[in-house]
Amino acid sequence: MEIKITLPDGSVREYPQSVTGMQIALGISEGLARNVLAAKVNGQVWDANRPIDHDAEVKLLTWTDPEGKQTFWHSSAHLLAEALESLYPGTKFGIGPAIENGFYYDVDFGDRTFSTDELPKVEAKMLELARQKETFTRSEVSKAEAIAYFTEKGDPYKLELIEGLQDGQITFYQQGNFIDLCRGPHIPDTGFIKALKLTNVAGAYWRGNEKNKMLTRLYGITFPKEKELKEYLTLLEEAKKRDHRKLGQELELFAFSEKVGKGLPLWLPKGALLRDRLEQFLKKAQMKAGYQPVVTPHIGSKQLYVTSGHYEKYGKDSFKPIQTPDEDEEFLLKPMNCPHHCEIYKTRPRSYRDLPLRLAEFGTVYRYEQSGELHGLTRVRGFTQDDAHIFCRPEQVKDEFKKVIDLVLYVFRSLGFEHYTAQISLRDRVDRSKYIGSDELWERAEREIMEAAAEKGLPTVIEYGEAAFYGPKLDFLVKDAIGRKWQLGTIQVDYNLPDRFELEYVGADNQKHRPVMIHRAPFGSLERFVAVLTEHCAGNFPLWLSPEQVAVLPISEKYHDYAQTVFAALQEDDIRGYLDDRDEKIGRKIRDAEVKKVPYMLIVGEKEQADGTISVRKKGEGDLGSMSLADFAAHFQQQIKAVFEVKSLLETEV
RNA sequence: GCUGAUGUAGCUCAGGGGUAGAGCACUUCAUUGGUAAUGAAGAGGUCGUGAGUUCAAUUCUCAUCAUCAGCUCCA
Repeated sequence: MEIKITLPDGSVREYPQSVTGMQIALGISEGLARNVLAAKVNGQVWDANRPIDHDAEVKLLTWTDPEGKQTFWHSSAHLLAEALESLYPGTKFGIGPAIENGFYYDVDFGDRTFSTDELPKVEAKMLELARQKETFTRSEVSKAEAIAYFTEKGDPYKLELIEGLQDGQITFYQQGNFIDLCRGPHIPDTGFIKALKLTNVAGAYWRGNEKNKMLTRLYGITFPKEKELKEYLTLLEEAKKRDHRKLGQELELFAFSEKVGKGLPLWLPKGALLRDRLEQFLKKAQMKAGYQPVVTPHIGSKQLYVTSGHYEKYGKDSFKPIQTPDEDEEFLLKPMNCPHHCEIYKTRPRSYRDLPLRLAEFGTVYRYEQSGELHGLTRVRGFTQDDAHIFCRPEQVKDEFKKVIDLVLYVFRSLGFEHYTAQISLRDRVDRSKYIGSDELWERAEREIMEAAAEKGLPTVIEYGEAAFYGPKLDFLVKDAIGRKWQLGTIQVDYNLPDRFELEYVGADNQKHRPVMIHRAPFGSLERFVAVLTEHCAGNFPLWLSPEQVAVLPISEKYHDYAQTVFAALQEDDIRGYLDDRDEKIGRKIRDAEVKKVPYMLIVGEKEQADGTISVRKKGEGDLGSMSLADFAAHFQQQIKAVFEVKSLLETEV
């Protein structure tokens, strides 16, 4: 019986009985066969060597396909395990998946500790094994066989994994002497792996549970070509230079002090200026969108948080209550603004005509984050939320939600965040114990968020278990320089706090009704937003933050007039800087003290005056040669384009 | 909080049981027609903090604090 294989271009090939992805590739070209890592068979990724015995749509996967990379890295994890087993017999293995960039394997070395110094040895062993071009062989085994194998091998983690698997769906993969429990798929043989780097060693709890044993996690990345590894490592180095903690120090945006306390940022003058501009920008936008500013104190009585439910949920892991001379009195540093805003809502009876009521506050809050969680400005213990709470009627929720989506997207677009993930964060599918409120209200809120996002045409991903304890969220995540994701903007629908605070409004029917609350923060927090913004704008901040951008230097007094002409012309292009008068003491002062900090130095003399150009030197890059003023202006604007965009947006009317 | 690593000048880092080192940055002076340079001089450190071992600790041991990577967490 012949089988028909349909390729992505629509062409159909016929084969007798069965065929593997690799054989199909060979039939197309040898070059393709050398690069084929796996095959997508009717949407499922298969080993390139696994026979296909039925009609199917097949796509051959190579390094350029995301699934190809994932297969490649997953196989690399097996290679790592093989190397570890060979170097450290008795090692027990957890899981070893591919990740966004590379792979890891969780292993248990028993009593010995593994140090980073040993990584080169493991890398060498991996390369040695890779060169042997060991084939990945798939075999289907029964549950009993699988248990027998790992019982004899003495690998408790694998046994635990097998427990959760169905008999008849268990497969082993073997390369060389190493056999692993694995669903697959894998690349044809280890020879495809030409370049590798073990990047990191860290601890990780078995199955991600804090109560389980901590295993050693080895991270690595592999490539089919040496050159790609080099490029990747260079990219990583470059990214590290954009780390906001490094730039924040260099640009004097913020600092930390052991004496003040960890996780408590000190904003330096330049950082405070940047923060202030962002605040003004958003305040204008919010004013237009019908928000009303409010201000509330930094502390609130403990009872406030008992009412909101926050005390029960977070009380024991928070900053301890503040005592007063009155023994029965306790205050908490506010960890969020919502309860205060609820009390503002309650200051007078509300009519349905008052709603939606949008109360906004740049509220500084304090949360006792676990010490290991603190991270530059992205995770701190004291931070300012660009918070607001919208109190509205149930039928207004979706509309208000959509308006907030517009605002968040406006902010992101204005500040140049083109790449973000919009994530709908819902309740855990199983464990509902960590949430307050009725299923009915939760389902309603979850549905409204999904509908609002869909109606806005916003592409979203859904994550279960990521909701706040009082309601589902729509979060906007942006990556930092090295690819870690951070939640910036957030919009949350909440039916629960209005209940707890017994918020009411009088409807058109003259009856009392309960409003719905929308919590929202487009930046998330000023701290985290500045951090991510810094990493995105990278080296451009100093230009933006200090107006001194170029220095114009005449070679001698004779060319001073021309230098002055150049200087004036540049200023018309909004390029500011210094004109160095080299024949006066003050000129030297400027050059010595200030010019060194300026990124561009423009030198004018006889030649330049003659052909109307300037000689340009750029700090760190050296001589850029001679160019016309117009060319320089274009180059300059290009270089600091992002900065100008941010700047003009923050300065223009919203 | 957990596992592992790190902490020496403003910054980046070297060193190592017995006067504390470099580069960049900083201060002063000189020099500068292709130039953010050059020359000279100078200032700057209880070697994160505390205890222990020792004749002697920045170095070894322990504790503690902070930072970094990852895990867990994130109202």
